[in-house]
Amino acid sequence: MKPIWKIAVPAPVATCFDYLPPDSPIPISPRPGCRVRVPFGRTTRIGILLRTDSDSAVDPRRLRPVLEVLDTEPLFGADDLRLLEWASRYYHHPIGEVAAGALPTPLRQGRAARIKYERQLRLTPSGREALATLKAPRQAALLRLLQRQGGVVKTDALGGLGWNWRPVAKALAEKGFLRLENTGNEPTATPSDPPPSLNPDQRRAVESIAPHLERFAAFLLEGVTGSGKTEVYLDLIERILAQKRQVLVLLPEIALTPQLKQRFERRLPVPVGIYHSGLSDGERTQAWLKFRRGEIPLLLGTRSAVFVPMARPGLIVVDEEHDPSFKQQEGFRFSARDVAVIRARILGIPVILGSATPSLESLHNARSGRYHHLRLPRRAGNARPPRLHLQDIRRQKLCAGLAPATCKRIEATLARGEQVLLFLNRRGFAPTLMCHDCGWVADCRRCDTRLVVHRRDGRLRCHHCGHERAIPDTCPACGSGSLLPLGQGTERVEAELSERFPGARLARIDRDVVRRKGNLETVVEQIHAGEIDILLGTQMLAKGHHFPDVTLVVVLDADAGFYSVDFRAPERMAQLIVQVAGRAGRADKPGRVIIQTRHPDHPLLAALLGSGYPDFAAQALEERRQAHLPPFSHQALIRAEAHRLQSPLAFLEQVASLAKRLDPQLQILGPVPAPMPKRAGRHRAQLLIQGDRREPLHRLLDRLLPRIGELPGARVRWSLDVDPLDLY
DNA sequence: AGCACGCCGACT
DNA sequence: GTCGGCGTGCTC
Repeated sequence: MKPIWKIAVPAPVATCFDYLPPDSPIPISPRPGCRVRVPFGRTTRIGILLRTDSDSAVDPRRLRPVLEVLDTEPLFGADDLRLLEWASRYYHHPIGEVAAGALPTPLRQGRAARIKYERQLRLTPSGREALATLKAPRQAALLRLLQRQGGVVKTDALGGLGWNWRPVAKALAEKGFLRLENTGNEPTATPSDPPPSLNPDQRRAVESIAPHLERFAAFLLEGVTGSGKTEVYLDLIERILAQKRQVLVLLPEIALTPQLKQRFERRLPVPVGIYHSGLSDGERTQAWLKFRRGEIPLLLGTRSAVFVPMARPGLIVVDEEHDPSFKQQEGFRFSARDVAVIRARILGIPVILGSATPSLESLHNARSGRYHHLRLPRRAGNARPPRLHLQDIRRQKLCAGLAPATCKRIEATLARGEQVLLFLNRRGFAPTLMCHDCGWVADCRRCDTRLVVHRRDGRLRCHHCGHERAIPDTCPACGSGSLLPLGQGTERVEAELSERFPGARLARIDRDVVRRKGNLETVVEQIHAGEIDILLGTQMLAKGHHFPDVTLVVVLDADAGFYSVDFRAPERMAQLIVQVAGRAGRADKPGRVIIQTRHPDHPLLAALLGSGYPDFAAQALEERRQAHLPPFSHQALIRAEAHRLQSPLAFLEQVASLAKRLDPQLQILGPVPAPMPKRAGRHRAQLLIQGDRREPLHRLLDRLLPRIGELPGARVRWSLDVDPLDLY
């Protein structure tokens, strides 16, 4: 009886596929984790061999043989395969697509998994001595070139010699005058920056983690802005590297990688690898293969890096763990932060989650004892934190979104020659367009959202699905010419600010401006050069750059965050306020932060002003406890797509009542219409289910999803946004 | 998903 | 007749 090969084939089908071994005169011993080429329908695809089995649930006559085994060495080890299978189950996403998503494109397409080494010639001490006496002209020339270049030359650079250097180098190598070697393996220069001595908080954090380096443990490192989290990482990374083990560091954004890479390279005795979607296919593949083989000791990457195999796993660090970018928002919807924790557990290594403003779910996990909670409550040096103030804007006449008292503060700040930063997390001109005569509102046809007015472009845009159209001259419902843009976006505030502060030099930073001008850096340079007085922008201001001459920060509309239907909005707003505040001012001159609100008594705002984010988070968790809500929400997003037989909304009503019967405690939001798609006549709707801890939501989903298929009516395709579940 | 099949109404 | 839009089923 032939064994059955269980193969993860990229297809939107939940399970793996069964195949017969390849037709081959010599039996091929199957190694799980290798890529295979298989026939699939009328084409062929690249899959990953998961395991072999003695039988198959599929009719044996339908089984087809594997065409080819592409790898001699598996690309994924047993632990990697366990992680992929866990992620597939947990996020309810097809294993074949999960596995394919863990590979860089060329490997996914079946290209050879070969490391390309850059080679170089290195002059040896005896070669240096031989320089004076060597007769052979070309050999002497090559040695002189090496000496001129400081003893090392990359072989790529030798093409310009005009003669074939290879036999010459070979002859010299045989005499021991030079070495031909791979780059990257040369002894690295000693790090240029000496490690600073750690302050007591940092030392305490390091000493709490250091005894746990040999096995799984999760640490939440909560360090206020400027408290020196990176030094804690560096100290621990050095210890792991000294044991010849590898470290994976995850960051939320590509833009943050260059500066951290530099900082690591100045401090650590090893080269630092990079893995993110901004690299070319070739660079990505080489980084993937070298980390997998253990040739790169430290890999810095964005969320896709969480699946890169490691040869000698030592430590995983997730920096800015609260950042929503760790969550992939389309296709395979995984959270790299959560996958990192599970991966660390599978590998038996520690994982550190670091943030100045941790997510509520991580804080909850810390409180319940799943994570060790470490705090860096003080800024390094004598730096003082920014001071937060509330500005009640009830019954105030606003100008450019600002209360009169706020305007006075701005004028005083400008008069001192200092800079002002205005934070409004809403781009466009106005979030709503309404008819003054009949109340018609410009809605997105595909989503359950308002279209945003972009006046400069004369367009209405949906910020959810990207749908756009021209701003109408007259009301489509009643023909009236009185269409009013309601509310304020950055585009409108910018225009009003230039009237209110005619002498001030104004800059706006949001996705619309940055896309058009193409360059955020130009504006940032202008700010640093003191060429800007008022900086207005969205959350783009919250990351990366520091503005030392900004002494006043204004949050125009905190209520948008604290009174949103999105249960995560207050947390997100609090994080952004803290981040933006942290971008302003200097150690000796901290920024002043004015938060405009119509609800100055809001307990969450009061907590944030009290002693900052930790109080806010404690209050938010307490509120959820009192409201008998789960400490953090478990969400499943089910999308149905249906044709004419039945509307997707009606279908999801049935799914909702089915779910409700399976667990009466569930909160079910929706169904609501959702964005959709290429083919006309199709519609989509989505259903949001919030579970609670008594039954982890994914276990409910395991029972619910098969039953969706039994419901009468339209065909349904569902996808899930599982967010974030009970981890272990 | 992406593709082929097959059903039906609308045309040269 | 047959073209093509769209519902449906299948991929080991």
